[in-house]
Amino acid sequence: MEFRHLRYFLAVAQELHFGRAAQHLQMAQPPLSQQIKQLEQEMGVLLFERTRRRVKLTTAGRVLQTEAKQVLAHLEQAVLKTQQASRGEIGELAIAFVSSAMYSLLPTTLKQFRRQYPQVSIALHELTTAEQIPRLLNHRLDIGFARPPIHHPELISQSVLQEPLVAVVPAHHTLARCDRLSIQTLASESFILFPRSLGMGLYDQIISFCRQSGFSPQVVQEAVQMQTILSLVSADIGVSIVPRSLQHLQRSGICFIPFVEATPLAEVCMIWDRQELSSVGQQFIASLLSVERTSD
Amino acid sequence: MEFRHLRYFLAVAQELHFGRAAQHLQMAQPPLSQQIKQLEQEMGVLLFERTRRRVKLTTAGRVLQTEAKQVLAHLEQAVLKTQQASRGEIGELAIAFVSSAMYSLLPTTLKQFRRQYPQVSIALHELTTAEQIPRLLNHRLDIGFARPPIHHPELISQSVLQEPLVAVVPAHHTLARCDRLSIQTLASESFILFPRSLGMGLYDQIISFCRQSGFSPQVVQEAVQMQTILSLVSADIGVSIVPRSLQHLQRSGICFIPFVEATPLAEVCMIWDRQELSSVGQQFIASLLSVERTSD
DNA sequence: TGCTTTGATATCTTTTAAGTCTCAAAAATA
DNA sequence: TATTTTTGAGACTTAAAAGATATCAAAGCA
Repeated sequence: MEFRHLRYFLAVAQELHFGRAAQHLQMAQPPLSQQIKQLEQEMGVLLFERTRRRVKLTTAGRVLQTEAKQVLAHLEQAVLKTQQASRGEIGELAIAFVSSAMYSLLPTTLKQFRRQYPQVSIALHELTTAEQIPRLLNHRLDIGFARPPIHHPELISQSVLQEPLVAVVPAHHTLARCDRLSIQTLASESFILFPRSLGMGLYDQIISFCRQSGFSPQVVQEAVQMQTILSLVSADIGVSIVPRSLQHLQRSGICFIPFVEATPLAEVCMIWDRQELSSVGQQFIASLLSVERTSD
Repeated sequence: MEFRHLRYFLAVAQELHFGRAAQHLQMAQPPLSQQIKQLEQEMGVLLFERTRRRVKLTTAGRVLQTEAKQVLAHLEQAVLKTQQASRGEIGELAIAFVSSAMYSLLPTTLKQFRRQYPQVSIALHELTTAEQIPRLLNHRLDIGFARPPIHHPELISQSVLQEPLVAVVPAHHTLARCDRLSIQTLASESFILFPRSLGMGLYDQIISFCRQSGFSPQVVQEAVQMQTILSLVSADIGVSIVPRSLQHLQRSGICFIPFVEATPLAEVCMIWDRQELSSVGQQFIASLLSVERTSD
């Protein structure tokens, strides 16, 4: 049995007239009669009661009429869904980000993408750069947002955000009132930083920024999450240097202060598998790139 | 697009190998490749990613795989349902009965039919013989149970129950203690009967039964429903003569007493349209006829 | 490098769906 | 009652397209 049979059957069932049904189907009447007969034979069911003058649906025919309509509608839906999937309009997307990357670009992008593709369900994971790489290769992640350096032949990475570094000091620190300050001012302060193993790129940028001004920061405390670093600063444990977008986190007890000097630029890269990106993923990237122009 | 395309697609999607899929489908590999390509073209969607060495489903392909399975299952269900309907295993049945017919044969038949064809939904209507006829001709009823005489060229009627008449008297009536009584005993009693218009056959049988013993019953009250007649008897308004099966109604305050004489037999006929009976209806009749042998 | 595997291409064959002509029966009309 | 019209089915032909065979090109493997 083929879809054709159902389409033909429905036409005849609606018209109750082989000639007119054939016209609707843009075909001649005899082949239509044949196909219907073939359908009846294959199902082993009489679908029409043909008096030589009039065509009538049997009970079974009436059942098939409603069922066949449903099946054809179901098929149409299936095709539509597949086409949507191929255009990346439905599906799942697994996205990961390092904790410091989620405070500027990502929220805007997600909001726009959600509006544009409401049928795509997004799973967000907060993961370090080192955790993201194997998952991207595994295809357990579609797209990652991480800090460079990322060098892997199978992965493409594209810088999506460069931002200056700013100082974070406790709110009642003497420097807290400055509008801007020099890096040298921090030479004798206690520093809170993340472990180097967690993000060599950014870590080294911060250290070398200090070195340029002739001092090595004295790290009194390490913390994995940016959130934790800020908490420790607000608890007066020390000061820190962080990417500027962290100030989107409205935290009390701390002040973000830009530097007088030009700072190294902290970068966030979007990373994905060179050959394995789903169409949903491609749509996401397109969506992000369109946001990027309009954001800081 | 035809079912063929979906079947072929599913085979390839499962095997991820055109050659093996073709083997499973009992066909050569090249036409399979062609059909898949045709499907992709028609849908405008790439379903497989073919590196020259390996076949892989695309995201859209994965969507179509689950959808196509569902559609094919749906089709199979549709065919099954249609076949069941043609065998009369599913469907609707509209059955009517006169009030006096539902106390012996019908309950048993319904119970058995329900067990045998649980997917047939039965609509029961309590209607007089006169009400049943036009509805049977209209096809708003499939089968009726009524009292003869029924003479209509388009309807077939078959007697399904003959039963003797019995007397009904109030429980504290002097006759209530008799095991059996003669019709003559009732000559001077007040009678409760249904209007002649409602059932000439049975009415005339009762009247002529009395006449045979030389009296005309004195009807003091008429009632349409058998139920009502029994209520009036129990309220001491009078006595009545009813088909024996009425005693299946366990009513307090009344006694059913058989007659010494041979009584006319009250008949119930099953009636249906000569040419319009659905297969469900045919199954019902078959079911009833098989019960009839084993019932009183 | 040769050998095997694998999907695609080109070409031919077979199947079958669709078209044409026609008929037979039933209903409508004269 | 005879005649015309309507309607689905049958016989036969045509055209499309599904499928088979042989072959190829690329990729992986020994």
